[in-house]
Amino acid sequence: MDEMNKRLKMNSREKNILAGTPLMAALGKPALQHMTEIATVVHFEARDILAREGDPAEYFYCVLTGYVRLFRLSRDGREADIRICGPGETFGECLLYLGPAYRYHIQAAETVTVARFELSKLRKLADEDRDIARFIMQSMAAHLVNIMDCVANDRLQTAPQRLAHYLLTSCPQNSTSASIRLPFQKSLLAGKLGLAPEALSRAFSSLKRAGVTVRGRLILINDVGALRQI
Amino acid sequence: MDEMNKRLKMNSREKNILAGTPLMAALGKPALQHMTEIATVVHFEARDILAREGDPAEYFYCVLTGYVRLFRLSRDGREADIRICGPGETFGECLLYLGPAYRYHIQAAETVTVARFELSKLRKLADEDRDIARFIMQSMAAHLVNIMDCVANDRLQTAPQRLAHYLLTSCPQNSTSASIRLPFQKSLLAGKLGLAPEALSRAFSSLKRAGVTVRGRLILINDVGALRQI
DNA sequence: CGGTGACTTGACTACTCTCAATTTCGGTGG
DNA sequence: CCACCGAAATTGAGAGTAGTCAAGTCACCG
Repeated sequence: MDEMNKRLKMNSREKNILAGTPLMAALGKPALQHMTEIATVVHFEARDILAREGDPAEYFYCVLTGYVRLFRLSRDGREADIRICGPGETFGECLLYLGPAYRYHIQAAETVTVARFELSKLRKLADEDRDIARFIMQSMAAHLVNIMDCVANDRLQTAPQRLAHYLLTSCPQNSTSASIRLPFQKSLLAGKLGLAPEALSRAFSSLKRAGVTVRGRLILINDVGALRQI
Repeated sequence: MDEMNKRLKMNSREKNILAGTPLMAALGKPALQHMTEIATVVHFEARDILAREGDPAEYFYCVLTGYVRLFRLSRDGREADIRICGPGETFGECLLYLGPAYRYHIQAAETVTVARFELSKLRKLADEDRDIARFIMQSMAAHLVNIMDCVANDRLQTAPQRLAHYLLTSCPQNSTSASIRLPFQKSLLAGKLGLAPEALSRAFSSLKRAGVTVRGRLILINDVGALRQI
């Protein structure tokens, strides 16, 4: 299926998205130039598989539009999401200096465009360009602390607490009330929080008493402070 | 309490331990030399706190002997282990290019000696020495895949499965039976697996039927293959 | 307006946590 | 060498949380 997607050099809109990602923004002009030179843009439809666990690791990715799921399969076919990557987020850094294979399945959660960088080329770039090496380090470090939070939250918090925590991180700071539009399907959010979709549903309804209203993807939060108490 | 522990330059035994860690072993002589020059050896007793979540991040660590716990506290005082670090393992890499504070509590699980590296000095070393930068990248990448496994396992596996998985990783490869000596207390293993001590106990007793015998810290595994089926 | 897929709700089950009571283990001192 | 102490580990009972399955409802899109 890979071959069926157009592979293109980046157009200017895509370059802008790439340059706008928080971590790449720290790159200087020349480093950014080098990165875009080895980038290829690829398009996928919902549910397309970008790679399987165990496949030889070829690419480092940056999501341009849409959301991508990294997940693991158990022997009995259940899925566990490890990370959900949105626009501007990268994954696959850890493969640069590590094992020869992907450690997880990669799937498009919806229509997505991604920028793709051959690991071998990127490895060479990182060796030559200190800025790029530093960029990779920073994004790995960021992923590391994120996923450490994830482990701690999984182990300490109940479903409503995890949801409340997610909603709070989506709120603008210092607001007493807020309205949020979920950027993806609820089933994807459920996976991100380590829950079955039904459990997410029940978590939402248990947050009603804390002044949280749900209408489709639109979430209304009356009292941000009350949410913090959960 | 920090000030009560002797701070010493490394002796040769400690240098050997440090040089023997899998990742540092990849360092060349000069790089290793630079690392030992900025290292300080510190000693802690069981339950000593090396740092608290939120403390300004000063050091990168390498455990020389004993085990160290990285954990998070919930508001109601429950603890969740994020990682258990044994001899030769490092932690704190992610703070090199990131936030100004520790993201977790650090505690000695028993009597430990650690080598400590000031982040600012190490940052400078990494900037100057490509080998050291690469060493840091590799260990971050290794931690990243480890903790991704941890998230997936937490979400996919039951307590007996997690325990079986741990025992299997402690077995020598390709053996049909094995005897393992746990390197630390069971309560620490419980935390590592994201379980309450009681749950670990029950997991052990549920593995009896798979031919696992427990005598103190000594674990006997009759049939490694049977354990894999769990 | 109809239909498909996403979401919600309910009933039930499985798993793990908590609390409390023993038992075992490991080390210390007599 | 043995007795004893305290910490660690085990076991039991009970409660809470989330997963599964099934049925029903809602939302979005043609």
